[in-house]
Amino acid sequence: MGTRAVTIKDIAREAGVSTALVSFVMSNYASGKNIYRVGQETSRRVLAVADRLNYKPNTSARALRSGRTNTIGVVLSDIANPFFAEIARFMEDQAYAYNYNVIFGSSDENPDKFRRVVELLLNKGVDGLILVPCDGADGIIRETVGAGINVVLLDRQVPGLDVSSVVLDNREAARTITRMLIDKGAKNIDMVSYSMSISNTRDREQGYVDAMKAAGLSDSIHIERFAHNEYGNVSAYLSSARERGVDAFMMATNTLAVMVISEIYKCGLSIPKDFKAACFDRNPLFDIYGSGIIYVSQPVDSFASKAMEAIMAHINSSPHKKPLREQIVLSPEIIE
Amino acid sequence: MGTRAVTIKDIAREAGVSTALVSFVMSNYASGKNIYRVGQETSRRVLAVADRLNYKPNTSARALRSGRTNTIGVVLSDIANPFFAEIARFMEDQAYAYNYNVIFGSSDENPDKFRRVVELLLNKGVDGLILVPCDGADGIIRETVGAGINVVLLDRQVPGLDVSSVVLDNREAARTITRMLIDKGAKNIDMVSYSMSISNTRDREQGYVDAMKAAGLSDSIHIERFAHNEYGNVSAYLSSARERGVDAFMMATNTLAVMVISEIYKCGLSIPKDFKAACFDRNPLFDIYGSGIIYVSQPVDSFASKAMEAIMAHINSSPHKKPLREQIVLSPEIIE
DNA sequence: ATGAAAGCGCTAACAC
DNA sequence: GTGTTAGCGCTTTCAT
Repeated sequence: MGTRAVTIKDIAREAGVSTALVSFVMSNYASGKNIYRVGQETSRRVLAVADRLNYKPNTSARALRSGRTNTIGVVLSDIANPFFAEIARFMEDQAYAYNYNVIFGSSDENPDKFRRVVELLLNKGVDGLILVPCDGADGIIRETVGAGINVVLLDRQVPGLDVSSVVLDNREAARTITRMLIDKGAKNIDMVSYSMSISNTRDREQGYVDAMKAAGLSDSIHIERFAHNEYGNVSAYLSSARERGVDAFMMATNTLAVMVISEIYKCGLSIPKDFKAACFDRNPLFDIYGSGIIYVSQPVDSFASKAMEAIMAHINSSPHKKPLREQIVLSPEIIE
Repeated sequence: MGTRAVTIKDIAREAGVSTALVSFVMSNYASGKNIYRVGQETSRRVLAVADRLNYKPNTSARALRSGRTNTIGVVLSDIANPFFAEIARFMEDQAYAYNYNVIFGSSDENPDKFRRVVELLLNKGVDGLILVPCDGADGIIRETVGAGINVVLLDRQVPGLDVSSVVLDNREAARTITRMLIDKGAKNIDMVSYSMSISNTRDREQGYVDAMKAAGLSDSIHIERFAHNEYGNVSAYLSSARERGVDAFMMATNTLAVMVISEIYKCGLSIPKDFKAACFDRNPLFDIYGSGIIYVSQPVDSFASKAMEAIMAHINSSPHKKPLREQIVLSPEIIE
């Protein structure tokens, strides 16, 4: 808009060289490697002119010609969810450091929307995809990987699918915090989880079961599963839990934790007086009760940087070599 | 990647027409208006072939040629902030409805970063920008608007700059909740705010002052201002407030509210027993105290849809006409 | 060390 | 109603 943008043609004319030369100088300059054709003197001159004219390369033209957009697409569950919002934030900066950009999309845990978003991003010509798989997204992910697209899975895995991924050691984390509840004297611990089938919640449930079994509490294992975004019957659930003599809750996600804890306080009960509690992810809410809630602090920054690193490795690996696959498992930090 | 993508050339060959024809059919089809050249029969045939070949238009080529990217850039304060994350989420969907995409960037309330992000988005060739101005961003915004870029301001305004904007009636909202605190018997209300100079916090402070003056409480007006992301001395502040006999807090943002409330509870005090409180934006935390906190619920969805609507109006307005300017002021909803 | 030239896939004048 | 054509700005092969 406004006045016509400056192109390499303008620079070429102004500097008395060919457009090809300018192009070379620019890309070498960007990639930091000065090794390549072009004499010192000319290079300097071109750069000076570009700077003076305030040259900004045209992304579309570059993308069209080179087939690369320097953009990676990220499909999250829901960018309004604090956990993912934070990841998004770190990714933004990470990408910038690689001279890349990120475009986000939310699947809303809906496989149809997931597919739509992936296709949208692919149309945009992203160089790679970082995906948080939702329940039912196996098909589209498989297709995408099959089509040779660079894919890195985040936060969750797809069983039976050989793709790079960055996940937390969810089972271990869940086992640890459940164990801690037990050590604090809890005997009748309920786990609150989701009914959807995604690897991380499944692993967390498994960890809970591990810990309960190991402590000889197999009989009081109880996993209550809620549908995503449908927490209508929490109060009914809490009543039933009280009847069953539950003395602690282990919640698979922060959202679930907030939901259950709210309900507990609504009933005039409190933590840790009436119930012990453990969950995943920090919440500002926990500051207020100086005590009682054990939580798993996920290394959000590592999630972002490792995923970014992985997708970059994919993009820069020779397309002839067997595509690389790496499983990165991050360690949780437990906060009491 | 993978196999070569299908182009309009392929379709043209297959359907026995020219590439131009295909291009027309595609764009008309996309824009919904069938009025334009092209016969029914041919159109149908082309569409059929495109569908069979699973044609996906190349965004870069289209953008390069047409100069439009069907992408709008959004610069938020911080996408990890729940208020903005939610707006981002709504915008995503809104944009999709217009057949547009959004790319986000966070300024982190830093004018240098703001400028960098704006330039990045402009380089990407966005058709318009929705901006949440941060303190010190006036210059770059002025330049951008001056360059003829479509800009809509969100959540905050830039004094003296004639640009379209979508904001809340912050002053009125602040006045109302302050008044409510007074009605509940508070006499010594502190306002907790930010030291940075952005229109919405300034307006909220003004509303607080309005209400205090109107109630004859001018003498106890006290605005405590924190630097963004520097809440080190909250506990010192709380002590001083107690010494001054403060009986209620009015907080300019949710972040500030969480911070102050946490501190209150850490001191063994509580709301509404020891202090009354009011703030902006909802927080899951408030569910837990069934009472006491008055807050302004901002219509996040309207923010998103109105801003989107406005930027679309800009984009689609003839470039010859005087650029349109509209100030949209949304009404708050007060929740007790 | 440098330049010429051929497009990438698409759109929009301009013919017919 | 349909086709021809000339690029958009850039990268990259091939000459020189």
